[in-house]
Amino acid sequence: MLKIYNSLSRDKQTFTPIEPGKVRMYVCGMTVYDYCHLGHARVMVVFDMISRWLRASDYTVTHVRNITDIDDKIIKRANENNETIGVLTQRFIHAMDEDSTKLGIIRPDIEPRATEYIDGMISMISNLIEKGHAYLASNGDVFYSVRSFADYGKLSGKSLDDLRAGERVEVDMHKKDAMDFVLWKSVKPHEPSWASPWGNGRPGWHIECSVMSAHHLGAHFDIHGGGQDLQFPHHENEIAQSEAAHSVIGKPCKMANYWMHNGFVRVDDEKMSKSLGNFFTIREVLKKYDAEVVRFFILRAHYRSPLNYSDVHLDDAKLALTRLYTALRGHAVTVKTIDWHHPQASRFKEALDDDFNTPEAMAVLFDLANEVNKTKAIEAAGLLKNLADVLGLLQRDANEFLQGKAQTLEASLFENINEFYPAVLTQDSVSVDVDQMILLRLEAKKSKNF
RNA sequence: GGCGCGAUAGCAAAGCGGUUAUGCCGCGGCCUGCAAAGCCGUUUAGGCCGGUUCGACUCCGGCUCGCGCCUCCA
Repeated sequence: MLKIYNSLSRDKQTFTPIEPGKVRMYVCGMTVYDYCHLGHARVMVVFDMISRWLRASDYTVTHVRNITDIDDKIIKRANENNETIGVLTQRFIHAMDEDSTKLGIIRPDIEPRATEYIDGMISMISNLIEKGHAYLASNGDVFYSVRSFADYGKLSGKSLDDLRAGERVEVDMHKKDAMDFVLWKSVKPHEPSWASPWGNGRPGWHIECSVMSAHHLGAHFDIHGGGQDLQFPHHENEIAQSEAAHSVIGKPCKMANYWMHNGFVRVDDEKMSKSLGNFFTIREVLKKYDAEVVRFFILRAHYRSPLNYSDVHLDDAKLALTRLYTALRGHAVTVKTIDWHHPQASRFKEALDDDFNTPEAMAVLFDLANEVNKTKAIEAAGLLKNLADVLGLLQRDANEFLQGKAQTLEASLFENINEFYPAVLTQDSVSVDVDQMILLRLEAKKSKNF
């Protein structure tokens, strides 16, 4: 029985889908004005793992991950680069797809782009105004009135009276309440805009997700996910918008039953972020580390825990993954079915059913690797590979993965040989296999001794 | 100031009221015509102070330290 930690209630709850056998999941994706960093990699990998496990548990999953392709930062960057926002966003969407594929992410079923849902946003905003949850300010912006929504703060556990609006950022004088947030921004020079009942303008950030999730999953769906930093205000605002828009008197409409948030990636115990400037892009890291090592590194920690990034940790992950691939070497596994009654399989299942405890599931993988090494049992190897598949790991040919390591080994062998037998260096290192090198090294040693 | 999270061995990271977590590193063996891989064994734990208990890393209370959110952010 699957249990999920729900941010809404702050405890683990037994997962019950709205419709039996089906899971509808919406995950907040990226704002595409730059390359994705490791923090983005974590969201993608974590929710990919979650949808894989749901599917392995026989649910039909509809996984939606949105793309924010209109926003202040995008406009700013496009103006800086002297290009259109369409060209800019298309470039970074393409880059994101590349990164995502390398990390072994199964593409979400639907990837809606904000700019394709402007009509829906306009009608939801109209709806909110009609119901008295939003108002048109004198400057042409439309704001959401947080005081009109009694449950405001239920997700983040914040109380409107305790929030310190304006302490760090100047409060817009057109707002009725300092915490009100913008639904529609009136047009400004050199900015793209769309026609609306309130004049030309563009949507605020939060309304996008309310509209796109309802469009694809309905007003009430199962899981809503994203990074921890989105919990407030983004997700809180989504709830305020969606629930206010879709509820009618006497018939409240809950937006999502389960809210899931993954922990941050950190650098030196500080959150990795654009504003702190301490981020590493995915492609930067992939120049140095195999993508599967990065995926393994992410899944080795629980999704809610903070994850510290450093070369030492990636090196460690690489060695650990090497151990698994080494165990698999020479075992041709073709059967794809998993016998969930097998003790290790059942332990694996229990781990993932317990709020997606991937570290515990990994421990099972290592225990199986040990069994394979000890007994050479093909069954254990098969189980290892098939369970790892659920996590999106170990699906490559073992030798292919180990190649990188073997090449490193060759290089070191060459170094040693050089001391004994420099003539060997005339050979092409790439074409010489490890066993052959060992023989050569042995010969070299002998010739030195005799 | 408000709200929340965390503190486990050299590093990383889980479960669990009493039984080997797991991976990397270290040490000692075994195996191998050397090496790698592997196998066996082994050293390092549970921030601090109290309490509950026959027994606590695990439950409760306090303290200290760290982190996050309260602005855009995955």
